[in-house]
Amino acid sequence: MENTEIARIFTEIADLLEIRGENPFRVRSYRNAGLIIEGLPVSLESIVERDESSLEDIPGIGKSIHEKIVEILKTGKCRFHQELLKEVSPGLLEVLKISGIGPKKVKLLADRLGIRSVDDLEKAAREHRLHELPGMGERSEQKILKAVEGYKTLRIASRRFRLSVAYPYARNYVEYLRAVPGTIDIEVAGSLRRWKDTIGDVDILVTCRKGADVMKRFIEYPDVREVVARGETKSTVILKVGLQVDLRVLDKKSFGAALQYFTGSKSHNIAVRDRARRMGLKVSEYGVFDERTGRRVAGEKEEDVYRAVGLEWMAPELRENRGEIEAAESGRLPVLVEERDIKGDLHVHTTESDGANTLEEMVEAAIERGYEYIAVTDHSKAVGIAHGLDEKRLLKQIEDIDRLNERLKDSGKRFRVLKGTEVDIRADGTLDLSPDILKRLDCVVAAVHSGFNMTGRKMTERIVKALGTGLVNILAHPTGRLIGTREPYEVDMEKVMSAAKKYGVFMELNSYPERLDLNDSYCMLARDKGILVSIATDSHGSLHLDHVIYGIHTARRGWLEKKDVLNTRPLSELLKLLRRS
DNA sequence: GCCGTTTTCGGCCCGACTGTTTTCAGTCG
Repeated sequence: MENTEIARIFTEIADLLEIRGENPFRVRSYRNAGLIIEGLPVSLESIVERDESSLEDIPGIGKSIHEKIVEILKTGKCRFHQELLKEVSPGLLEVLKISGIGPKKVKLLADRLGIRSVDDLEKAAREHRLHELPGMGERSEQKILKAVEGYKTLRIASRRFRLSVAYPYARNYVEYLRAVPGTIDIEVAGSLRRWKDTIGDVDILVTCRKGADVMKRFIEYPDVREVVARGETKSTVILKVGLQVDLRVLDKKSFGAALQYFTGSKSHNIAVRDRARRMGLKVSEYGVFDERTGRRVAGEKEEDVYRAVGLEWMAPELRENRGEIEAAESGRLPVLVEERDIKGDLHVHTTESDGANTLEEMVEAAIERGYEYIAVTDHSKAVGIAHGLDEKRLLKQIEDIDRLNERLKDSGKRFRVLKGTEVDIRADGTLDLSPDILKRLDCVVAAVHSGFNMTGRKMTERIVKALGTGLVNILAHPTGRLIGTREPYEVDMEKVMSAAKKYGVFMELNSYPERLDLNDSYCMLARDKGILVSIATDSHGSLHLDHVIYGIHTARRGWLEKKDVLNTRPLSELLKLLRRS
């Protein structure tokens, strides 16, 4: 069973317990367990297989949750969860998702009005039966009705925005606010600053001589569809595209603390605050304070906040409570890969298959970026829709590239075009081009493009078989996910990576914004197994080369350093690494 | 339910905004 499925059960247990009015800390334990499991780089199944007792080495997983994990893996379900579901109607879990309704109101609605589902709730609101309840009035009723509508539309669309979608909206908003007279500091915080692959909302922080001015201008932004909340220090709007944006106005002396706090992640912050508490300090978005005297000890700079609690400053991408606090404490933080470390791109297309630019144009764009090399990896013939190349056309491209390299050399440019392909891995695990021609290439990228619905076991065998041919250099977009559109196919990534290690195959981190595949957790797994990662763009046009930043930041989220990344190597070293037996 | 630089018991992150309240509970991040 997949980790996400197990995580979902624990999150549901948390929700159900909360509706039942249980001890909030018990609730938090389950919720926390869900989050931790979600973020694990290895499957629980494989952990339990190897050494069951090591489960309790994972912080946040104790005896009780350990037992439940084992139970779920053995039986496919959890009795405790099932019993709760009998007691609390499952439809109430959906009611809980309506914005503005928390566990207390869910319980109230269920107990007093017999509400069991979102539809029940909508009906009750339309019949004006809600405002009789304690703590609810006319306005609550209207608000709930609106929230139900919002929920129903959101259920169709995806609830989170892809990083690459949210990013430009945030940037434009920031530029707009920067123009307000008196604005001193302005930063985007939140999951966007951590470069998470999907973004729930955008947090913008400002310091300004006159806070009211920037707040006013914030809600007047032309793209705003709705003002959800408006206060002196905090306001929330929803943009026309549905993206929520929060603005916080701060004092200069609290800016660093606020930046730290609103960058998150939530579990990182909880860990930082917990640590501070044990040191007799209190951390809030206004600063770090001595608990006894109330004296402020830090706040203006983010670095100072971390230093006050005995930690080195760490890159936002690391702040997921995945060991960064321990690393920062002992000065063992990774030196993360940076954009300037990247020497070339090992996955690009041209007009020969489904790219928008010619070979020459792609090369020119790569040279302009300051790269030393690119690998031209057009599709192979199985991918008919992309006009994939057969052996004959590929031979012709090989000759073209040889000639182009000659010309580059003659003109004194230190740049090499690598001959490559993105060869399709067929359903039976064979490759879509003959071994003879694959051996003539510098860089063979292999990928799955069809038959996504096979079982995990078959998919794993399929990919392992392809890697075992000894003809492949890089496994491209290893899980096949399209964020918000297509789930990753079922595959045992541990086994795939073990095979990759055995056969000398590298893993790709596809930087295409819809993919970001490998994701951050799998980057960690690759690093742990000692497999170099190729941060490649899969460019289908010269402008796509810029997508590399999304890949780099995802790699940073996976703790990758320059040495963990294949295409930080200079050409000569790269060629050695790509040599196949 | 988890956890341990004060602890195997007794804590557990912290503050803003909203709506309904005359001092606060619920929700959210």
